[in-house]
Amino acid sequence: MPKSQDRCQEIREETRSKILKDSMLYFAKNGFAGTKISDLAKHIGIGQGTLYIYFKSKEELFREIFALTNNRKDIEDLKALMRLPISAKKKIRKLSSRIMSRLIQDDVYAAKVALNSQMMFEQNNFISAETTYQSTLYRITEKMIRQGQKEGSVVEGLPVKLADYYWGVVYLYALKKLFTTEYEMISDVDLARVLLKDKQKRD
Amino acid sequence: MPKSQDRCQEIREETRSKILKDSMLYFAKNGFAGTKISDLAKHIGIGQGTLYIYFKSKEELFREIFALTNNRKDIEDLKALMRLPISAKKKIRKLSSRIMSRLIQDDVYAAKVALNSQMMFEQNNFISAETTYQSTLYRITEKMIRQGQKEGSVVEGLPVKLADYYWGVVYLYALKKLFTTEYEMISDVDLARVLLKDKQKRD
Amino acid sequence: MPKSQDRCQEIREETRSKILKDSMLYFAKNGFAGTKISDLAKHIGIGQGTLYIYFKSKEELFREIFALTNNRKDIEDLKALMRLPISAKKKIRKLSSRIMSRLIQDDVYAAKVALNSQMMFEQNNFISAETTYQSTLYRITEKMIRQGQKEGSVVEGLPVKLADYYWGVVYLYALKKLFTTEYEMISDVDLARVLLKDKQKRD
Amino acid sequence: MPKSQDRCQEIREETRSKILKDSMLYFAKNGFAGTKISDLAKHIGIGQGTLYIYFKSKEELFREIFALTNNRKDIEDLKALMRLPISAKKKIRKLSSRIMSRLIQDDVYAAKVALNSQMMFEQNNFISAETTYQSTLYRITEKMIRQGQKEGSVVEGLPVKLADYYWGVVYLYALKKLFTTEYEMISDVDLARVLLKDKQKRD
DNA sequence: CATGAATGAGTATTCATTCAT
DNA sequence: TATGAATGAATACTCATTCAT
Repeated sequence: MPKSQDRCQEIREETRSKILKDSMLYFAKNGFAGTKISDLAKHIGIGQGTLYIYFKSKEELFREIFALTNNRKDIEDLKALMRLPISAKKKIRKLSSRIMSRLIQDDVYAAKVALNSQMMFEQNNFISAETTYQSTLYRITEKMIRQGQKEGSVVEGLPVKLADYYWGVVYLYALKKLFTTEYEMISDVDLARVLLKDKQKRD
Repeated sequence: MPKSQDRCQEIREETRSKILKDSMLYFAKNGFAGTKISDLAKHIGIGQGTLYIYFKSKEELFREIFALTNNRKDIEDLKALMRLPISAKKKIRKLSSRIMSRLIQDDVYAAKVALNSQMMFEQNNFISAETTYQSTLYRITEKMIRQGQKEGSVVEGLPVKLADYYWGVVYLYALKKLFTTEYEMISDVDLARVLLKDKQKRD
Repeated sequence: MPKSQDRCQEIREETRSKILKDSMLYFAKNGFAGTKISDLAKHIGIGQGTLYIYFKSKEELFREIFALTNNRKDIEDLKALMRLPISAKKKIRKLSSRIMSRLIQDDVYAAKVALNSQMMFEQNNFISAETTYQSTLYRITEKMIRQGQKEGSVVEGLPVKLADYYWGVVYLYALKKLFTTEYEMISDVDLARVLLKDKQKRD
Repeated sequence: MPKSQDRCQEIREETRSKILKDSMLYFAKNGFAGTKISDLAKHIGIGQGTLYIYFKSKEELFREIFALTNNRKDIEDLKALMRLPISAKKKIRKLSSRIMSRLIQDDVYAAKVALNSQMMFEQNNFISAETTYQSTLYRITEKMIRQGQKEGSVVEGLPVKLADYYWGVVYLYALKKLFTTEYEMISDVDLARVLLKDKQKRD
């Protein structure tokens, strides 16, 4: 019966998604080495063996999760933002606003950011360190920064340093969101200020 | 004839220190779960058994290392700085300058900062989460921020949020120093700007 | 589909029992320090890891085995025997006969006796030395001895000394059964003679 | 200087003896596997390294200790006793008396007996199980028993079984002496009774 | 000679992975 | 397909032995 076939496929897809989503948060919180399959399975609410039906190994599961963090859509969005015929200041404000609201509302987004950044800080032999995702993100951000510096709205400094700093702060608050129960989240204005000069009194 | 009592004590002290120092960097880089005793011992350049002469377990070693990151001296220095009869702006500049130069020169300092901050981000059952070190540091920093806000040199915002943000950035660059080979370190001026308003054109 | 809950429980119970039974003999023969988990697991015919699913540590396994040696049933049987309206001589003969036939037929009984007695001879910090089992057994035996002495069938001497001696001989032959391949087992009459006077020629 | 040479030799001999004596008790109490060199050295009151000046290994130390338990003199004494032109009953009484008084007074004797008997109960690959000492002792004892049976003073039964039983009881009380603080030692008459018939009322 | 710090082979314990049900 | 009991390779920890002082 084709319908049963489809239904089966559907269930599989659901389970797989659930595993990926729940594991992402778990890995983000505990790290690769700090995550035990037995604990992870319990946390997801499935048997240990079930994990191995969907993923060949702990490593492969982690790799797939990591691949998810490299969100093509994020890059497209950023590229689209860049192409808008508006000032860099506005772009930075828009970007910062988007980032902060997702960070606040969406645990999975925070986990993505955290995992992705942690890769740079990791002695992992099984994930190619320099991800094109990061570097693409950085490159576009640098471009935006250069535009802003020309327009006089962005602070002085090497664009690469500033881009690195900007995303570093985003990472920082992704961590805070994931790990600490009580903390003061910065506002989107605070984030934008990493790049934007303070308003001048008289101009 | 027995080895001289003093000499023995001396040797023990030296070995113990060496283990603590080298382990701190290793743990900071690899995390607790990510650190294998066999690798750690090799890294330090001692036998595995030697570790267990000085520390009862991997966990105890980690605990002792962590205790070292709570540097009384750092707090004293910050307190002394606070007491100086100078503007908050100058204090923040001095503090930022000190931090950045230590961060750049001293791997062990970077490791201390990183380990200490990581504790806030950790599901550790064996280290009492809320360390007084952090909170003391934060409290003094908040005081400095309030002074600066009164004097008009520090940006608006909840002092606790700003203190948290400031030390977050320090943590961020401790990580970068420890983990990434190529990166653009921010300057002490950049760090100070987390708190300080940009200079106004006309005033 | 999950394995049936009941079947799982059943399997666990079986494995657990098998481990306990086989370990008892092994520990009795080799002692605690002389038993390697790797050898023990091989002897039982399971993987090393399996042991740790059922018991937290080698020490806990040993503790549980030891608990098994304190057989409530043995004490009940002895108490019932005591209550019978027969002479002490008959009681002693019956008891000795029971003990010797179990000792000869049942390895596990020999192991129980050996382990239990060994505890008195052990510098164990993890098993509470003075077991009530021993003392209860002794107390009842002493009572039987006193009865026999009144009746004139039991040899002179402190009942506590005689009880200790009697069970000591049982221990001795439990050891012989467990360890030596060639030895001359004493008979139940020999055992009874520890307490009973030889038949008098004329009476 | 020859004198210094001698003195040196003397000191060596003393230390060696001390190690042997103290180790014998320690091994008797804890068994081979249960004895740690570090603990043993502390118990003797010397450095760990010192042990290895006098003995090549833990195993060799144990072997030497065990060799000491095979006391040629004991056998000579027993042989001499056998040759005396007295009844078996008297021989058995004399022997039992000697054994019990040594057992009570001399820890080292108790340790010797215990270690020697334990060898029969041990899965040791490094000490030749069937010691000629034991078997010589047994053979002479059997002869004595046969004499006694002829004379009518010794109980019925296989001489080998009775000899085994007799020395088993000696072993039992060596253990009690070594391990238990509170116990009722049997008397030499009790020990002799293992072999000797009770006095007949009328004869 | 005597010592005890250092070592690494040996032993206990954990955990990713497999597999019978 | 889903499960969790079983496994053994990997990892933590111990202890007999060595060696510089």
